[in-house]
Amino acid sequence: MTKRIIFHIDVNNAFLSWSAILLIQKGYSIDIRKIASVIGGDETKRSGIVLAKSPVAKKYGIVTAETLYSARKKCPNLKVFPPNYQWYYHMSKEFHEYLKQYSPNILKYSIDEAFLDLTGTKYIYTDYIELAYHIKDEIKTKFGFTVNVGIANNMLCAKMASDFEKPDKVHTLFDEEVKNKMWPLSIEDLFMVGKKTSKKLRELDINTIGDLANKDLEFLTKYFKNQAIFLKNSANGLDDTKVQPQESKNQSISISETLPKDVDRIDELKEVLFRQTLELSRQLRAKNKYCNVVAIIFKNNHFENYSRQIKLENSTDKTEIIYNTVIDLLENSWKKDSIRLIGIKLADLCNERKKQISLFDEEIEEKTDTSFQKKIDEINHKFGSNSVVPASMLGKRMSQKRIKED
DNA sequence: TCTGGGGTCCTAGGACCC
DNA sequence: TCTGGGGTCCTAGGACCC
Repeated sequence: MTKRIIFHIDVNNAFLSWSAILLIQKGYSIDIRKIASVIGGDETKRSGIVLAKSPVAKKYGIVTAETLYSARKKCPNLKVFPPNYQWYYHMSKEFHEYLKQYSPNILKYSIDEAFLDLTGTKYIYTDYIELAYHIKDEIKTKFGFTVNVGIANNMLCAKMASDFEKPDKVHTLFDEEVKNKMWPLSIEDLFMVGKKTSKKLRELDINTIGDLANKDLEFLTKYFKNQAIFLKNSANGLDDTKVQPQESKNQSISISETLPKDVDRIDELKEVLFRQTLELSRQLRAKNKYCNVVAIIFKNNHFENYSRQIKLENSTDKTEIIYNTVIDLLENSWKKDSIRLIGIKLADLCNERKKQISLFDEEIEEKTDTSFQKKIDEINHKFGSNSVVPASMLGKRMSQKRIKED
């Protein structure tokens, strides 16, 4: 059996690099990639964390997702820039579009990462390492940002390889190189080994990827159950995941927000959920999908998360049905605690409206069909607001407002 | 001036059926 | 008297990723 050839292409410090390009385009004289800088959230909106860091900031020990407060303590003259998601989506699209020319077997893995399957192209590309350098350098000259390219015989190793020395590098991690290049790395470097798993592994005196690779499966199973096989395979560089668009069954979309202040009034929570439902159901219709499951998500002021979900009898894309379900969930699950973050998730998405067949129920005529609702979406999109909402919902919303004003 | 937002996948336990 | 398991569906929560 011939070995596969997989590339993993990873944008270096994506948000920071992309912001740097935009700033330079706008005439900003400094390249923020060259100074101690981060892209950070908004502290006044209680989202003050590091989203991306420059190499200089990294040298100060600043890590992604830490608070800006703590980052500034490590580096007092740190420059903080806000994220520009619209620009990031634009750059991401350019990046992925560019890569498509090399293989139709491409997986957009995240906003700034992609896998390419180049298996069976050896008559087109005679030298894969040369090709990787070509891709890396062309992206740099064409778009102005750098990438790392990992080359391997499977997705896991390609991903591990692109994570070796950064930035602007090409690395290989072919099957026969796993022992030399991957086994010496510490266990935290293995993909899918996070904080909890690495702590458990360290307690068992498993400190490097090699330690894990050579551990007895029976021993590992005692502590990690079914996860053991996955861990041992990963440490041995074994992975047979296909580079395919993930047509997974459990697709979901969600929306959530940290509130400006902790909220313990139900009418205020409803007001937020109302806005979120309008936005998320619009997203659902834009994808031409229907949802089977509606969930509500809470984080309270003690940072405890909880959620409640319900499976609908029939899949839907209707704002009103979703909103009514969300409000039911709220009333039945909110613990009357102080809420820091609230959100909605629509899960078990499908392509067709499934209707449960009942012998007794009469067919209920839908009041508004999807095409009508989509017209409303268009109007709202055009005027950049929720100018048009279902009358019945408006009624609910107004009554909530009245309660608040009373 | 503490601690984002959007995802996927897995597990455990309860209900229910045979 | 006593006490099965297998299978499926559903929900809650956790680990991990970028």
